[in-house]
Amino acid sequence: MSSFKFTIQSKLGGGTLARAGVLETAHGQIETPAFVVVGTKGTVKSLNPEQVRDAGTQVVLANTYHLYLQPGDEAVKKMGGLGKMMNWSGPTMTDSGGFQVFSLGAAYKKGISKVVQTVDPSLLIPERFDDSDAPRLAKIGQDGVSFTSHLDGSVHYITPEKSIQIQHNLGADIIFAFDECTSPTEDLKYQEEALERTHNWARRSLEEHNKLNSENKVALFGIVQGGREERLRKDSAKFISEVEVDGKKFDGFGIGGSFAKEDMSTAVKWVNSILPEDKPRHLLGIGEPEDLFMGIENGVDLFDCVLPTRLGRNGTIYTKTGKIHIMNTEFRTDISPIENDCECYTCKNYSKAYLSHLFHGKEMLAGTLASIHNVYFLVNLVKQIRQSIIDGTFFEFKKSFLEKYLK
RNA sequence: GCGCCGGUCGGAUAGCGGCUAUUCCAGGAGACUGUAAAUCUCCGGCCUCACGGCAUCGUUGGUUCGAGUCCAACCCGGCGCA
Repeated sequence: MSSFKFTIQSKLGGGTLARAGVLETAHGQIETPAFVVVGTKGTVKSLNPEQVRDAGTQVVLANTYHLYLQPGDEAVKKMGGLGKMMNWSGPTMTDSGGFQVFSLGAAYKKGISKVVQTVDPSLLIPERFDDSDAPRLAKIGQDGVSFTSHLDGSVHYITPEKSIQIQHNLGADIIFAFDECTSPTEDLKYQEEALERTHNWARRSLEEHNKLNSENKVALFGIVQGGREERLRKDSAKFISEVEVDGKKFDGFGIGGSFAKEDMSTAVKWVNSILPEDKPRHLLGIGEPEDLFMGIENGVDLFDCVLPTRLGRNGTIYTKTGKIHIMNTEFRTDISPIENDCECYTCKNYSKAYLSHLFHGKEMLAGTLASIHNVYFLVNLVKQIRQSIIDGTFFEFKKSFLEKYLK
């Protein structure tokens, strides 16, 4: 019997796709919608597991590519698997390495990221032309992707089968199919080719997963791609929903891709109106508070994002009235906490002036305290949104929050 | 008092007589969305600082087409000798 189960508790209705539910895994429940905290290399940067848990985190996502390179998936397995290794007793997920196809490939050293401001037409064509001399650490082949390790220059060929094998060794509760996250600067023809590849890889991922999942403890999510094109997104949602190997389908879904900000909500809407309602949907790599409201309203159950920890380490801190740069002059003498009514460890114990001092002094604790607050802020925001779905107050909450936050 | 060495941005530095005086740190601002990120980018003399223009290398002179760079005197600092 599978240890994975998704139950919808409450739907918002009113023309939205929003719902609140519970996801059961071998390592405990996740109340959804939920914000998944990213711990790429088997650690949430600058935080220990107690700090991660105390910030309200329910589930941690690590990365297949990084752990495969170092310390190696066999080593992780020997240490008892991802959760045991990092002393995190709750649910875990691993990303397939598909994002690194993008971040170390088409996006490498090009200033293109997960969410881009707009799709600049001048960027659209040349990208595919200078393929030969464009530096990239990931190159897409017929069967999979060859990666040049940023650590030692060694070359590794990752296929869908390999990604799934690695992920089974890592031992997370929820794993993802190997996909190609495309750049929004690619043209339609390329998006079509890439999507065909992603679908092919999805089927192979599912097939390999079935072989390795005899105990039925691990859930596999398929990933929908398709760029900004409605037809491709819908085709992808349909394919990933229906693809079946040996009578088995995906347990849930990821929605992937690098987005122009304005394209994100349409893509999510197209996809989630097609994906089966009774399985969880994960919007990969998102996001900012306004994106969380958007996603949840459009039927997303899970989000993961590096922002709370990356911004925290870099001195940017979330507040209900927008983000602040804690190193700015004005905070050097501000002895109030980041937020007076925040229940996080950082706000209950420290002032902005102290945080500012820690950052200026390059003290390690700076990134830790800022990350604690940022993680708490986003995890707690999603919890509040979840409650507002149950209470039927989603729109009031969204309006009051975003009015202050976006100013 | 004599001799030697040295004075370049807030600090530390680079700078064959020739182009926009270098780099690091500090300071200021910004960026970051399935993490090659405790990282990266930009700004830091003046003039309506965008364009363009004018300054500036302890001070004052000098040599030179041209001086941060060479010369002299002076001022300051360090070391040595009295």
